[in-house]
Amino acid sequence: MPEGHIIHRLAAENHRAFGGRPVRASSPQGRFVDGAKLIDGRELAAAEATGKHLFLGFGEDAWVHVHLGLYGGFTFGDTGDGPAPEPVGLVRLRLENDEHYADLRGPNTCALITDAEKAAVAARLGPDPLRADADPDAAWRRITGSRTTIAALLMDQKVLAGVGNVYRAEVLFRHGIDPQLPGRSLRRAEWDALWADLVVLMREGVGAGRIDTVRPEHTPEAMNRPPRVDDHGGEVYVYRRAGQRCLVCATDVRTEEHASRNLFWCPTCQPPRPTA
DNA sequence: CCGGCATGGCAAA
DNA sequence: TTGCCCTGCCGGA
Repeated sequence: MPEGHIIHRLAAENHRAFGGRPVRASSPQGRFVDGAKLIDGRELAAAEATGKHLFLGFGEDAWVHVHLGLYGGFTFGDTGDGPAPEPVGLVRLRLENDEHYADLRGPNTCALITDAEKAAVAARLGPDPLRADADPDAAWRRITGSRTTIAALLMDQKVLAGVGNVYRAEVLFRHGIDPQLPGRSLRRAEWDALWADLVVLMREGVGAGRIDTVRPEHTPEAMNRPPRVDDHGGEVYVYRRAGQRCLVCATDVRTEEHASRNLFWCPTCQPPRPTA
């Protein structure tokens, strides 16, 4: 479910629900019993996101490091009217106070770590467009000169943190860039524009809780077409629209597996160009 | 009921 | 590059 915008949103949501007061922690599924026991009754002191990594701080050099992977997710609910409901399915971690509860299921990572380990995780990540301290030049240095495709580079969390398959496809479409273009053929001005756009798009995604990338002039209302309903919930140009018409030029959107992920693009709006 | 699929990432070869 | 992990959902038998 999650690209970086969701993780940042979850940091805020956890902080809102549990910040600054003691929280009960448990692992109904039984796979995080020791960690839950250790933080049980402690106060949630901080909730931070870097890229797709979520860190819940419980003081005393103790962080819960969460990475949702492909299918992980949080469910929030209220306990104001009574006890939290019995966990449904496999709940790795439940957090709970007298007002709220949150269930974490299916994470790739859910582990108790130290300050130093948290810093090490952040250190292996590229700049996150959602963080004020991000340095886009660090990403540019890895892109320029690279023979790897720009599509693969955008998904590489060491290059750029928080961008996933949807933002990757959409930002390349919005800038008319062929996904197969090698990083070394990307122009500096193109990178600057891509980064600036990611900052805007992802920030909007945090607020909306979904990914919308379609410009006003191409929206369903403006184009006289039905709005698109899909798992990720937003209006997009190419992501998972293979075989459908491009919203701008009506060419069939193409898809291809690229580094074991599905890539989507419009061959007309994102034409190949000579690569030096 | 089962198989396939998904907005991810790791280790191993 | 491949295989594997994590879970829920949906479509076809």
